[in-house]
Amino acid sequence: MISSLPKRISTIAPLFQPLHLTQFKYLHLNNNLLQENNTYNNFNPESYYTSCLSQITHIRPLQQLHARLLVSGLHYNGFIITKFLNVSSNLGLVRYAHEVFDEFPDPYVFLWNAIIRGYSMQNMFSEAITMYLRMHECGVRPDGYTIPHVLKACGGLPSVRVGRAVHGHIFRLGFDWDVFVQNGLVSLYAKCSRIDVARVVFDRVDDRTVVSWTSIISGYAQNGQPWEALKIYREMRRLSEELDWVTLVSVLSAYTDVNDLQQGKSLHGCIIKLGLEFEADLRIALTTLYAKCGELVVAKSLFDQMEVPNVMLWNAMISGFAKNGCAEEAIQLFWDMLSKNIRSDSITIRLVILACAHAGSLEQARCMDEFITNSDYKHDIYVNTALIDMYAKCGSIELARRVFDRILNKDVVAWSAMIVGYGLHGQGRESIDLFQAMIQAGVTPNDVTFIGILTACNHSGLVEEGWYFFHSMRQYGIEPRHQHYACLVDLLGRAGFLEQAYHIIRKMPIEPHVSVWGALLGACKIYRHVTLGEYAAERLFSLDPYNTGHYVQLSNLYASVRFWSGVAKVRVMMKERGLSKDLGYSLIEINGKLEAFRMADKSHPRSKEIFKELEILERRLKAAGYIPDTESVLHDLSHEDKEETLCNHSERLAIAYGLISTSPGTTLRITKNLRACVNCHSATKMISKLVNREIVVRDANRFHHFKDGLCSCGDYW
DNA sequence: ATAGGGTTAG
Repeated sequence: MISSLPKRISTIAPLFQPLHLTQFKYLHLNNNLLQENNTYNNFNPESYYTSCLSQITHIRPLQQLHARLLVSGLHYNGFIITKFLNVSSNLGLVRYAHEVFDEFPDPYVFLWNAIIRGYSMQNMFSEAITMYLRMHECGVRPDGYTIPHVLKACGGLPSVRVGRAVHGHIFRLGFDWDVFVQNGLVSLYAKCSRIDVARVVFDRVDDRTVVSWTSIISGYAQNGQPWEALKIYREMRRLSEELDWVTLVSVLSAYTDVNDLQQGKSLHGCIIKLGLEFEADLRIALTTLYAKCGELVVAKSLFDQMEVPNVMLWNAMISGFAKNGCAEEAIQLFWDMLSKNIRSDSITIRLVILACAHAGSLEQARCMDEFITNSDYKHDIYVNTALIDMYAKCGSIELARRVFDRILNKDVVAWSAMIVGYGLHGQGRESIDLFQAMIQAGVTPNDVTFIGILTACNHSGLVEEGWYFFHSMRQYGIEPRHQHYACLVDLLGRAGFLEQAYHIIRKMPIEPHVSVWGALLGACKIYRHVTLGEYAAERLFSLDPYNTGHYVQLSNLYASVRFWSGVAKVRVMMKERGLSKDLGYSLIEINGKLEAFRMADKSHPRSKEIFKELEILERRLKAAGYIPDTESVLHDLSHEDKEETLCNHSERLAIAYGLISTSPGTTLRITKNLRACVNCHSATKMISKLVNREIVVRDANRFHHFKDGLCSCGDYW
């Protein structure tokens, strides 16, 4: 019917602009729609137009129909216009809907509901609230249908304030018994991080529906309490409550958060049995679960089975690759997306930047930066902040700074990213200066800023400064968390104040976590403090029994005081628990390509040349007076396996390869999966001077810039 | 005669 309209109507209607009454005459003179309508017997315009409207999927027919309403005078028909507003909002044309709404004289509650719903659905929350307030001003009383939309809009606002006010209206209007309103309140408080209040509301709901249950489950899942979410889910099952696929999405997300692949898999089975496996959103949740738990092959097969392109699914897959050591795959997936013309969003972009940060290739990082500079995300603060982190992690603090400087309205996250970046590169002073500049700029630091500044002090050995910053946290209303304590313990411990560090741990108002004891153990290793180290290790083994790193640290501590039976004891413990130490490797980027080396690796096509270069280096090092510390290293499990010589650690192979494949003076950029070993560190310092090269090494923890025989870490890492 | 609530990627 719509398509049989005379062409000229559609040429009158400008795209995205509603027709106005001023155009009415012109339309009237130029069409014969009324005649067309009159051919129906007992023509009922309301059912006719609602039926037309429900079939509309594009703006053009919507405008045509609008024109017909204007000509026929039906734009004063509240019933039809309500339907019209709903359909245009569903198509994302809520501004158009608003203009049509404004043309309607004295709108009554149905029309108000439609426009508020439109804004709320399109996530235009403040507009929705504005309309709600205007509705009050116009003296129109909201009904039970108004409130849920308003509550949804309140949940999207940064503060719970408006939501509370609406909660007040609810009582006054007497809608507090309405289960739709109650459900809306549960998700409102959950979204505003007031899960405790959400729970109180939920507990008072008499006739809970599946939506009530889903709201509270997802509320706990969103508020970092997946265990509680799962507890309620079990309760729901116990009561044989009905559940649907939306509930399962939240439950899967809770399993993902607690890394429970077992339960997740079993739920996957249920989903198949229920015939819900083709539900797109469930597929996204399942892909996320498998990807997060490292089952990338399963995740990829779920991903591949979906034919309809879906940004969220792509993001879930890219995220899975990026965070599970498959950065290259993540980046590749993004290029696939571009070549297939699949719409990406700012989350995709941020994930790909994250992947670049993990990959560590400066060339790739530059490429991504260029892509963004030529895209709509050029001024996106989140994207630019991710770029700062990326450049810092890819070894170029200068390029990170350049991105930082081009951000106009820097928020606390952008400042923090740069502060963390300086810390990563051991530039503690720059980090502190930037922190002060941030305060000057009137930006309030948050807990992450302090982690950054404390890490920076740590990496630069700025004990007093770190101590000062730690104690200034409360001044900004920030309660120190585990990581802050871990930084402080690390800071004191590395500087040799072991007893003080231990004292801090004992006085902590929160239960010390793995990171805190880990910091203490690390310090004990440096200062060969066996008893305290053993104590810290004990705590660590009970808190985190399958982390290889702790065993290695303890073994190193024993080795450093030549307590060989202790070393053997740790080895037995590891064997009993089925643990083996991580193999070391180094990556070097040559001509934009990353190449990997393992210890004593002879698999490289240019292996012969590499080992020849290594020999030359070794001779030059000896001539320059370099004496490796053999004994401790031979038993040092944290680094790479012992060999008869020390010069074939993966890091050295990478350096040798770098030297023979780049022109003199080129900076070498190396990424290691473990921390720098003492011997390689001092050797690399000398090499940088001997061959007159800058060598940038990213270890598991931080960056080392070797230049002229010195390292930016000041031998403090 | 019209219409309402919950979810996933970060």
